[in-house]
Amino acid sequence: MPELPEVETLARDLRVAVLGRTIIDAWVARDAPRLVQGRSPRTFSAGLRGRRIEDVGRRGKFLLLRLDGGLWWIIHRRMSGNLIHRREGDPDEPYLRARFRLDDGTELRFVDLRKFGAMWLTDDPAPVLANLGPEPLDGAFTVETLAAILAKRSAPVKAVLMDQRALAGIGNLYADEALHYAGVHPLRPANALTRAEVARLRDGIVRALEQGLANLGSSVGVTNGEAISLRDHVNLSGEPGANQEYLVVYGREGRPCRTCGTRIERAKLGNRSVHFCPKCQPLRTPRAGTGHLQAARPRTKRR
DNA sequence: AGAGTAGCCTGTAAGC
DNA sequence: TGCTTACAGGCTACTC
Repeated sequence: MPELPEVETLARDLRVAVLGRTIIDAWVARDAPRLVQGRSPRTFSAGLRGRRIEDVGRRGKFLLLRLDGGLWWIIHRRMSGNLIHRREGDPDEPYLRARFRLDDGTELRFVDLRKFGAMWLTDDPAPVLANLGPEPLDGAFTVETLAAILAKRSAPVKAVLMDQRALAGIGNLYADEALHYAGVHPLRPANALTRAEVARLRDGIVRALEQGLANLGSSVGVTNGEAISLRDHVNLSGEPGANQEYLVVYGREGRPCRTCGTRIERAKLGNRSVHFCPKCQPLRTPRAGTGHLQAARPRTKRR
C-alpha cells in the first residue's frame, strides 16, 4: 500500500520523466465516479488540457504536480492506485481508470483496482492538504516534536502514528516496522511511552521510512504473470520495489524475529492488522516495584 | 473532542 | 466443484 516512501519514489520518477511536458488530453473512466474530487470529470479533463507540468512534489501521501497558470494537480493513490508511464498505443493495463496524454507521444495512466484513488485540480492546494501533521523525514521532526504529539493522545501508539493529522505519510506497514525498530508494542497508549521510548520511536520512524525509500518502496501484494501488480505499489515504469525483502515484522506472522528468533505475532487494531515481536516489543514495560507486571510479561517461545 | 468502527472497493483465498 | 465468507487497508463519516 502506498505510504510515504512509495509516493516519494513515484514523485522522483515523475521529476525525471515528465517535468516540462504538456498534457494534451485527459480521459477519466466513467465507472470511477469517485476519482475526481471537488469538480466534474469534464471540467477536470478540460482544465488539465494544455497545461505544462512545472514541478513535482509530495506532502504526506499526496502527490503534488504544479502546472502552469497557478494550477495544482493533486493525486492520492490510496490503496491500490498506481501511476504508470507508457508510450501511446502500448496495451492498456487492467483496471485503467484515467489516461493523460503528453506532448512527447507518451502518456500517464492511473491504474487502480479498488477505485479508492482520488485526484484534484485546484488553484489552491491548501484545503486539500489541511490537517496534515509534520513530515517525518523533515529535519524539524525531532524527539520533542514526537513527544508533543504522543503526549496528547491516549489511543494505541500505532493508531496515532497512522493518524495523518498527527504525522503525515505513515500507514500500516511502516508503522509496524517503526515500532519494531523502537522496541515499542503497537497497542501501548501513546501517552504512556517513556522519554527513552519516544526517542527510539523517532529514530525507528526515520529508519523504516528511509530504508523503504532506499529500496524504492515495498511491494507486498499479489502480482500476476504479466508482471503487473494488481493491488500493490509499482513505480512509474510499472516495476515493484524491493523493500518487502527487508521487512522485520509486516507480513511476517509466525516467522522468527530477525533480532531474537521469537515468532512474530499478529493482532487486530480496529479492523487493521498489527505485526510485532512479543519479546522485543513487550506490552508492559517492566518497572521497579511492579513485580506482578513483570510476571505478566508475554511468553517468549522460540522456534 | 478523542476514540472506535462501518463502509467504500474488488480480487484472492479459505471454508463448507 | 461451487458457492459463501473473510481479508487486505487508504480514508471519511458516523456514533458514543
